[in-house]
Amino acid sequence: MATRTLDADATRHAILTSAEQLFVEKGFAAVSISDIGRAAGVTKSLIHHHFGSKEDLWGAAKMRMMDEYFAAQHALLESRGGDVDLLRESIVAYFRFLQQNPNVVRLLAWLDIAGDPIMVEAARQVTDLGELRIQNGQQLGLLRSDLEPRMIITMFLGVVKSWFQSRAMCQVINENSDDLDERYLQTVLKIFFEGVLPRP
Amino acid sequence: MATRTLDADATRHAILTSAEQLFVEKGFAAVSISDIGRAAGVTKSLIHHHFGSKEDLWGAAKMRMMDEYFAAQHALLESRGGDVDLLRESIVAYFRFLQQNPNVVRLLAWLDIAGDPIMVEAARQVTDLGELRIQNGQQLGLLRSDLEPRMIITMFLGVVKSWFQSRAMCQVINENSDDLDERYLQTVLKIFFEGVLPRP
DNA sequence: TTATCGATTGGCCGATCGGTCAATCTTTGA
DNA sequence: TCAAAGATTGACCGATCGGCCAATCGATAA
Repeated sequence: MATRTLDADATRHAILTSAEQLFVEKGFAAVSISDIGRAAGVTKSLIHHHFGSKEDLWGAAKMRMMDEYFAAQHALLESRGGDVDLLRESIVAYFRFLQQNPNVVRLLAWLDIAGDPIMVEAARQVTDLGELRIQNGQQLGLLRSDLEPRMIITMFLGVVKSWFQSRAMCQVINENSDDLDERYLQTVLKIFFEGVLPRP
Repeated sequence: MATRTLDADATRHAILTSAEQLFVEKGFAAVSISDIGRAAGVTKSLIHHHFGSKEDLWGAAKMRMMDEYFAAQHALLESRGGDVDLLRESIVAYFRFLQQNPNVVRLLAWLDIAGDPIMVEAARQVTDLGELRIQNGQQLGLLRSDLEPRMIITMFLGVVKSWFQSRAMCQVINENSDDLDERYLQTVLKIFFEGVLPRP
């Protein structure tokens, strides 16, 4: 029988959700346990009871967001093949994922700025797999062979991530058009695959 | 005659320098006035005396770093011409500037994450000027005409900025080679100008 | 029914926060 | 020479921080 007034799992879930939102919005140092308790509707003592210290709570919140992130990325790279279309689809899929998960975008920004190595291991797996795919495409003559696969991946990840991390500012500069995301994505795809120079 | 034991300008300079370093390193919320005072060798009362509130000090520190940033960027774009070489040289120059000014890299990250519009006006000037240059190159047939100049600039800025903001993590993944900067820059230049596809 | 265990609360702790204020010290101009 | 102005200090303020603890509350098994 489900408990009515006391539900530890629901409480933990509420705390984690509020912690996630506040941490990615304002950063670890700018959020207090009281803030999170107020947002979740619980006492700060209860937060310590369920999650321990503030750092532990931040770690738990990061874990939950990263699980979501890597589940999406793993499903993305599970599609087989190593041709050009896969590379293009990977970029688009990564773009869509960050577009629909602004909290992930901000989490990545906080991890970068803090030098947090929490997702290095998992990122290495993705990088290694992508490297194999690109090498395959290079051997088939579908991709230039004078480019380092890891650098291609780094550039493609950075070009997508940086867009969403500074999009708010770009929107101001570009007078707040509503289709900036699509125009940026199309520009990136064109440049990434064909360059800015006219084809001879 | 120069003052010996009391030098307000030198004190302000020392406070600003310590504030800059700590703020870009740990972020505004994670640094206290006492921390800055300890690093600068002064009392926190003296900091309030010279700079007012903590937000005022952060604003002054941002201003001093941004002046440096825009002086460099202005000098960069002052070189005349609108051809392909200028675009390439602009990318390299921006890359070198961020490479030699890690504090600026971190400042840009904090501004992005806080949505701080402090440099929007100045950034717009740079963007507008670059847009004219690229349009010129397009009319001369030196650059593809089916790309939006502003989006080209945004992508080029993001691809450089994101590298230095996540370079520490990339170094771990790539086993800490010492020439990663150069290898990334060369990859970016190749891809940016010629794309990842083999030229027909 | 009752004993037990986890969930939850409010109160409390020492430390530190940003900020203020009066007093002291140093420099400088009349 | 001396008073005014500015630089600098240490003490102090209320608020809030992360964290701890005893007591209460609710659900459940014996």
